[in-house]
Amino acid sequence: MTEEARRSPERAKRLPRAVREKQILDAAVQVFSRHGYHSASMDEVSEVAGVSKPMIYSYLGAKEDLFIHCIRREANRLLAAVEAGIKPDLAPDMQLWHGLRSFYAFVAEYRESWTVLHRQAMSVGGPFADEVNAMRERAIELVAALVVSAGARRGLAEQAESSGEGMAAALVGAAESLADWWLDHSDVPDGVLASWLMNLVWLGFNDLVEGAVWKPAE
Amino acid sequence: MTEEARRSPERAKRLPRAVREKQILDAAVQVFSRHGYHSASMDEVSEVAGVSKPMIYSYLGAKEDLFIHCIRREANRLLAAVEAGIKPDLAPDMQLWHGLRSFYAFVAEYRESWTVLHRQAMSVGGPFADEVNAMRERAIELVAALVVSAGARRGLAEQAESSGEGMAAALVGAAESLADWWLDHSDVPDGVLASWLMNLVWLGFNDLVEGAVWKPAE
DNA sequence: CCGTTAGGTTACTTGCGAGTAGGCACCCCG
DNA sequence: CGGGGTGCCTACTCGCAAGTAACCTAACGG
Repeated sequence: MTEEARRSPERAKRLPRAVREKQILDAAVQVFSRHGYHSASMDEVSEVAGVSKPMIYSYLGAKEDLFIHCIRREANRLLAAVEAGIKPDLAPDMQLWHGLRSFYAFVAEYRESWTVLHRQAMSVGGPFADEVNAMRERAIELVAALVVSAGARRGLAEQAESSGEGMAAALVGAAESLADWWLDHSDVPDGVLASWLMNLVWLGFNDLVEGAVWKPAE
Repeated sequence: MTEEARRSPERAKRLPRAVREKQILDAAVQVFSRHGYHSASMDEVSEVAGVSKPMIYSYLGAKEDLFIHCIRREANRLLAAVEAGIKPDLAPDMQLWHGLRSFYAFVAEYRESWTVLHRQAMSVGGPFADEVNAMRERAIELVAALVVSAGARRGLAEQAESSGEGMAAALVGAAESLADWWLDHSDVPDGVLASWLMNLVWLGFNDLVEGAVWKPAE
């Protein structure tokens, strides 16, 4: 009996397709992030989206398609956020610093996006993992380019290139895993994570135990 | 009609329970590592194990129990391997070095164990992730102790402790992710991975671009 | 004011896979 | 030579969730 909800119990209002698609994707990300691909049910997605199941099939296709859509959208968001944070004319360490800050800011704000990308998509083989790996490769390249250019600047191009990709992978992995660790230790503020990593990968333990500390240039 | 396989088409030979349990666990690790928890079917496990489904239920319980058994066995194997590689009376960097080598050696030899632990168990919430996290915590503590003790040795106990766990998490994460990356770039020999990481976390980019290189003492 | 289409739904079919009931066969021990 | 226990299997039940058929209705153009 309130004023609204007067016709049939609850039939969704008519909305343009683009809006519904967004709602559905949002719901899907949420559900997939909670249960993972296989345990997530289309029924739950439809419920959370506030829309009935056939709409999903009609707009975004089968479960697989839906999941791919999620991954792609979130991966692009994430990379866009990181790239937007980087100022290409700064010194290498400052670039890295800004990239990391953007990354953790993103994870903090879009926790579910991150969960879907990192925890869920990886565990389902096939096309999904490929999709995520493509994103990671882009991230690794970003970092590798940074390493190599920093090395080249001082005449170490060759050596930097040979191990550059591997190190970049390790660094990206460290960042990812720290983000993951963070999900279970949320009391640490997000700026701190980035500086831990900077201290770790820029200075290294050897310098750290000597009392050295990395800080962003003013 | 060869000599064997003479009675009914193919009925498994009678074997003691302990042996069958091992076979089943081996098969389960293999299947879970390929498909992940949810997609793996008990039928496939039973087929790979060369044993029929009810045996699994009777020996190792339901699917969940089976998976837990796998995780626990593999986690213990892994940690045992790493701990066995560490010589506690060496310098911190050498301890780390040996630990990393053991770790990558393990991953190389028991690829499927690693996949189950890292890629699969994490993505299924609840009791499984807890199990794996318990293992990771042990690993992190191992490393954190190393960091802290290295710091304490030079009077930096306080600072090392505050960030020690986070850094250890990052380092463990870097090692894990590099292992993961390795699964898709298997052409790199395993010793190299460990030295990349040593260079990264012990020296840091700042030293590396100056041309510094970390090498194991003699 | 009527047809057509795009937004939306209910209620079904279907297949797959977890888990089980009930029974056969081998071997040891008396 | 029996029993009985332990290893092992065939052949089912049954529930859940993916995907679909068939239908309803608001709105807009002519």
